[in-house]
Amino acid sequence: MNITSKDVAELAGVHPSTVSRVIHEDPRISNKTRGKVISAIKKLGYTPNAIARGLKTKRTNTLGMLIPDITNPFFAEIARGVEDAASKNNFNVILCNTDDKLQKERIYLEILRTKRVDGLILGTAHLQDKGVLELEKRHFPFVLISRNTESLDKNCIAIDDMTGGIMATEYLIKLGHRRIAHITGPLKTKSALDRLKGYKIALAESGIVFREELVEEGDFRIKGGYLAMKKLLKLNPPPSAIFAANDLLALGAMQIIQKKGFNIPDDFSMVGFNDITLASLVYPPLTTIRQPMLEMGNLAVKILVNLINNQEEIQERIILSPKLVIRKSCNNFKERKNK
Amino acid sequence: MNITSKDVAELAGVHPSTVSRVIHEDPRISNKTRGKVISAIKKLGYTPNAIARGLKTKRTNTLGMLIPDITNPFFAEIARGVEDAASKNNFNVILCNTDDKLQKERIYLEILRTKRVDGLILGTAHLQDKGVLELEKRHFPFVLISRNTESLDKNCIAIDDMTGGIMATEYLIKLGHRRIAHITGPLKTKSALDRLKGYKIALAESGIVFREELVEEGDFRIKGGYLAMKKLLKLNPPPSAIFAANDLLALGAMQIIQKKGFNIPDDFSMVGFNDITLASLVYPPLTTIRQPMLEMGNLAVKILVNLINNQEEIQERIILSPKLVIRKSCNNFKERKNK
DNA sequence: TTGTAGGCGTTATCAG
DNA sequence: CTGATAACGCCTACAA
Repeated sequence: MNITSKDVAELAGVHPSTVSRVIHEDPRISNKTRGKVISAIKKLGYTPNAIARGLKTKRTNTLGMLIPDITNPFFAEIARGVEDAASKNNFNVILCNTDDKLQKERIYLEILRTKRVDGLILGTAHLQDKGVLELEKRHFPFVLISRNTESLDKNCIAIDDMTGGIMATEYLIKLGHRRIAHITGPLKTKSALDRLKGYKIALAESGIVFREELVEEGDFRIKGGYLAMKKLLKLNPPPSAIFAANDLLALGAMQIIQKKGFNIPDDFSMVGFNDITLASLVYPPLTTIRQPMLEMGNLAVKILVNLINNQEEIQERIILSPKLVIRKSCNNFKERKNK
Repeated sequence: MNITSKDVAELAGVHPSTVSRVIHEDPRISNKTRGKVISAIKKLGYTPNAIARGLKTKRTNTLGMLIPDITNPFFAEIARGVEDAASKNNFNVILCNTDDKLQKERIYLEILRTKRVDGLILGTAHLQDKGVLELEKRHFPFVLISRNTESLDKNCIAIDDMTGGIMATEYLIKLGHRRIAHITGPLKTKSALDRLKGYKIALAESGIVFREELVEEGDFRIKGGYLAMKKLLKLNPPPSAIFAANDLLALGAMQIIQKKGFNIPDDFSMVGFNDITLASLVYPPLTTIRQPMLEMGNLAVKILVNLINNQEEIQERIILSPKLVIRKSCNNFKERKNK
């Protein structure tokens, strides 16, 4: 049987409500009773029951976090940022891997609602889903992270994907590349769309005509980068540089490039996006567009906690700036010799 | 205001306990009332309150998971395995990053106890701590993952670290290496100690004398591998091969080796441990000892759920077998030319 | 400064 | 097959 505040009260010779007051550091309690209660608590090894408390206070101090996959270093870093900030604010985080599957998202959302989490961090795909839209209707506190959409543009924290796309492409153009390919993310996501938009804008600004054949849709994963690059390698002539919509795609692309015996950056220049830890560790270290993942996680929680505490809706929309991190995966354009 | 079973009952013209029965699919309920209740639930958008339920049933269907750092791919994969299995068994997982800090572990343990999680997955360091020992005394369900210790050897799931250490070292010996260095993990962890033991055994079995100078303690992180290798490079002669106690250490070591202009595997052969996804993506792809992380997470939850459901203590201790994954980071030993 | 009482939303048990 | 009742453990007016 578990020890309750009643047991403590009995041992201390006071009323349970007094125990509650001691725990909540009610200043009115006399030092004498406080002492009695505290020693009783220690003697019994009493731990307050947050469930009972939550029933009364309607607060669980728990957040739900929906992300596609914690195994993806991008989301792992965000998750770390989220958990750190949550912890500092006295919240715990329930981890949910959705694999971007609508079905999973719905189920988790339902469970988390049942468990009465105080708020939600959403880094998952199907934001248009009625499940999410309903959250909004109910004024349930939630923050979108790195998955802002046109329709749901409040309480979101994201990076300026378009500018990031421009930066990556411009950098390659400055190195003299003209035949620049782009491996996109899934085009149902806004990030992927915006990075593609940036790519097009940068080309246009330099008077380079956009070519459909140089764009391949990927999946934000290594496999997709590999497959996309495989197709790009068959073009005649192939591109001299590639802007991949995230680092994993870039890694996949690099894999097949190296497997086919080509050299990076001599034969192909490569730019990624995100700057996951991995990016600096592969060979050659990957030039990429940096998103501050940890910080994004932190900020998301900050906004969310605010939302939870102050009922009024402060609709924040934070767009962070991307940064170009130059490493070793790009070179100046050189005319390709016949191989 | 939130909708309760009482509201549903009212609309359906039944008693709240009937609503509860419908939700729990009590077979005795008539189709007619079931229909009424279900439509009332839908009309009101009722979601049962798991907090209230938990108060009554003393079950939260929530697990706590303590790991050092979700940003570490090794633990990210374990976490994924844990969450998947938990989800399948109707449990949610609260993520806790401890950074292997005693203080953090204690705080989390305390909070999770307060929140009345049904069980705990512990992948964190200070298992000897009184907080953990108390769990045992209270017969609180928990499973140790990848952090078994001498004293706490029950309900743990781990890999055979010693055999892994032997395999790694033997492989290098078979390639002709004799001057083999070992970068260990933190020697307060059993894994690190066991891998070191394996290293020594393999050397002894081949009649190679163990040399203190060839062993450097690391921290299971990239930085530590880098620093340890830096020292090893100063030896005269330096080792021709390195067995690193985990992949991150190996990556750190590879970094400085390549930075100094040496080649892997020509100048140094390298074996890691774990086989994180990264291992196959770096250059050169890392030969390593594979632990089945996802599977370990799955198994841990399986044991834990069992422990939670069947009060009797079935003290399982699962030791999985490591596998050598050969990639491109090792070569046959060659006499080193003067550089 | 402390005790009393009622209720948070469920569910288990007993009736009927 | 369904209703009534009490209880889970805590918190918070209100009373004293």
